[in-house]
Amino acid sequence: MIFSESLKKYGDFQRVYSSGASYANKYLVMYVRRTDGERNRIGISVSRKVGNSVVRHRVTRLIRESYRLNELKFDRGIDAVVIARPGAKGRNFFEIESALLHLGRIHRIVDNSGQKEVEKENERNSDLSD
RNA sequence: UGAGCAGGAUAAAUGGUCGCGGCUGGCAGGCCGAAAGGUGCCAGACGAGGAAAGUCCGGGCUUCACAGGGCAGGGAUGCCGGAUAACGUCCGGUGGAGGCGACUCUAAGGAAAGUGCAACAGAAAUGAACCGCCCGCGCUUUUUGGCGCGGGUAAGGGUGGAAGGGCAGUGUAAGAGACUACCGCCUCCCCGGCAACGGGGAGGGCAUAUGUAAACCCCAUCCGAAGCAAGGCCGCAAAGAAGCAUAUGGCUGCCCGUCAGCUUCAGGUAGGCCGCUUGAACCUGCCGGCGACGGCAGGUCUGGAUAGAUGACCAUUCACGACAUAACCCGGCUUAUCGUCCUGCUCAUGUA
Repeated sequence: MIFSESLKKYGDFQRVYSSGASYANKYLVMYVRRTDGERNRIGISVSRKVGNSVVRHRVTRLIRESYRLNELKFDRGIDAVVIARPGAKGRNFFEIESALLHLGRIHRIVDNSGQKEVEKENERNSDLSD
């Protein structure tokens, strides 16, 4: 990923929990704490309540992939923790992806209109065609 | 063809586009760093399971403890022989139980060392007279009957999971291993087997006298503890020790001292590295063994993450995909599991 890495330290997680804002929907909970840096750090937490090891790995990968493919839509300078809720069990990629972007829009860290993305896409296509 | 028994294999496939992990090579020996090492880009091959699970046993490895021996206590195992590093595992046998059979199941030492427990029912549950049967005496009286007392009796009835060897006969007042045949049990002897045990013979009594030892217990054998968050190395910090210097600051104007200061040592926090994957390894062939397994030769390198990699999407096909993700490593056990395929065998039926 271009400007993102995973959140690793226990203390970093605690800092996001205590000082970050949180929103939730049916499948996910997201804590966000703004930093002054240029980089984003994303932590993913899936508890045993969600399912067994296979289910938890699957959910973790879907969340990570959802962020990776939509990285450019997010603002920079963010520490975020995404927590999977038991409802996330058995959901497919597109359901998890839309849940993640939904929470991003609530936090106002995602370009909400999608217009920019379309413009970027058009620019890219026009560049390729040239 | 149908029903069944035993063993084994496999665990959707192919292509495309993004992406992750360590490894190898390259980047006129990239970049950062004194070094250890870290890190960027490119290329390449590789990257979870049969149970990776439960963490129930057995080991390796690590640290701690420990002269040697005995007893007590605790735990585990429990027919015999073998395999193995070891095992509570596996293999081959023996006895018992089940099945027409292939075959399956079996914690299978000791209940004549002691203790405990055995509801209800039943006269009585461990050293048995309730009914009945038989004998004697007395009373009664139409009676070979009835009643009472004393005694004999475990054949019969009833209760129970179990009633003091079983069953048949002789015998007897009625009965009884009292005696006899067969079976059972116990002791001794012979034969076969390494053994468990099997076969045969002789003798003995049945007051040895039910079950339970996954009840205590007895006997035999074995057992130090904790675990990779083990443990080792490096090491910004804090507290610590020694030295240096009186050039600087504070106590204090000066000297000494002391706190700052500098150097070294020690220390070990944050963090990093090692342990960490070549191993009782796997594959093929030959040899030994009924087998578990062992030996020899050749070949292979096959995850090592650390907020934790092996994924996401698209397309096509099919039987439409179960259970379930390594966390130091091996050998087992147990449990979960959609299906598909293969091998050997048994029974029944049909055909020849």
